[in-house]
Amino acid sequence: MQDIFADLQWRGLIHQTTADDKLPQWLSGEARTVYAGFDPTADSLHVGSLLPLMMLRRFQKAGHRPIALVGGATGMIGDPSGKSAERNLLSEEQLATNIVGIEGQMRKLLNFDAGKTSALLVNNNDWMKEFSYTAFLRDVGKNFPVNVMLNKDSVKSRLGSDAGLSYTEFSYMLLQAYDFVHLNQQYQCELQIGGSDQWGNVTAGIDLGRRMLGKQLYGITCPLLTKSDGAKMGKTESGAIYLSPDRTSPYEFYQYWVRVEDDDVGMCLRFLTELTEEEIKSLDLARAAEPHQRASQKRLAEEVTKLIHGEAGLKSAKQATEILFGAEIADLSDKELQQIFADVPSVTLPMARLNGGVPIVDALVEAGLSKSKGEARRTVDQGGAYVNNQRVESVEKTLSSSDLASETVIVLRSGKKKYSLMKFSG
RNA sequence: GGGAGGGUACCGAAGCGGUCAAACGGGACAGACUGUAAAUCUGUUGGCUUAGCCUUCGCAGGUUCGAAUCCUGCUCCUCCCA
Repeated sequence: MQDIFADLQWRGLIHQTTADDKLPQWLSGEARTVYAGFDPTADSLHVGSLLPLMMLRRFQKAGHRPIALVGGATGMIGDPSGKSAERNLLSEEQLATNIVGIEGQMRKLLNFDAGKTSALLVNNNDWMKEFSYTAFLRDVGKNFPVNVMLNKDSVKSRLGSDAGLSYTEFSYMLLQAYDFVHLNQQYQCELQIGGSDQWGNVTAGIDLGRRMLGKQLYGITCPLLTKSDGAKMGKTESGAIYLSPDRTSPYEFYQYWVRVEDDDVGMCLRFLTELTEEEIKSLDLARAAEPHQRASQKRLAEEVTKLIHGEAGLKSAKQATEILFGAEIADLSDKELQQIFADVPSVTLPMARLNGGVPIVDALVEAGLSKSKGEARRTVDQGGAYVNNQRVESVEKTLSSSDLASETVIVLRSGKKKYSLMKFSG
């Protein structure tokens, strides 16, 4: 049994606990069962969910049993914590597909075949759907003093706002609290972990456990994954970074981590990787001494990509990175290019167009790199357009067969990081 | 129901008869510097067949040689009173 508490502590993963003095010993005594809840708002988890998921993984590796709870029931209601407005409700069908997608991702991080410490995946809708409303009010609702609920931050802030709070969202807390009780009865689960915004819900579950079962349950919250400027990690201008390769390709995923700011990368290494304290500290030193080497970012990207997309995903992401950020692209085969640029958007034009010569301005627009010809012209004028990683010098340039990087493909680029493939066929 | 103000480009916000494709700020894009970081600096930011042309200032009409600017109707929003 490893000392999970100390591990979490040096990583900075403990924000609050319900029993600071007891937990370290309690966790080192014997194998415990611990759970964390996940919201099935999309068919893929995003970077924000990575942190609690990694927490479960750490617990499992330390010899405890993790339960990942998918909120099929609570997802229908919507958690008011940290939300400024009432949420849109998800349909049952949507929830069902979302849960399937999320399950697959959890299997990559948690071991579901590890004997006593095998991970479990449960859906709270499985026990909530059989619960009658009156029975729920009698057995669970009875234990919730409304004056206590009104004192929760998540409720207070909403009551003060114009948006108000519906009875439905107000009841969210009861459902989540009951989850904990149910998991305790069913699986002897005694510890809930969650983000710091879940504190209110976690403690509600613990209170309910004491009232209904007379048992002592525990809770740990971890910090939220936010950047030094307060923004959430995992959000880009073009949307969230997802764990599903269909939504966010391994290359994009890898690139996101490579581009993490210096100020945030130390935290990411601690929160999201399983590197040891020594390794991380030496990376901290390296970063201070020779920041331009960006060893921390590279290591972070490698570790996290490997975890989510496996060795193969990491390999292709790194390969693409090497080529894309390297020198001129030439003398490659279609096959190689296809592989390297698997993630990059592409367009296909008839070969006849190429023989006639494609003006660079048109090419940029058709490849989706510029919104209009005017914008394309500007990009070229400003020196921001590249063909096969070689800067385009003039707006007059036309693409011809001599610009092909392989048999049928030309690699276009706008600015530093935006790529597109132009394929010619026929 | 009464009164007041307002809808301008991605967002905020000037302009109130011609010199308006429309100030300024933010954002975004590109460049320089760098380290695929941050900060900073520079340029660009309606479209096109680009010395020019076309379409834009809530919508529809009108006045005028000429309208984002004036008039009429409609519509939406904000505030104040009931």
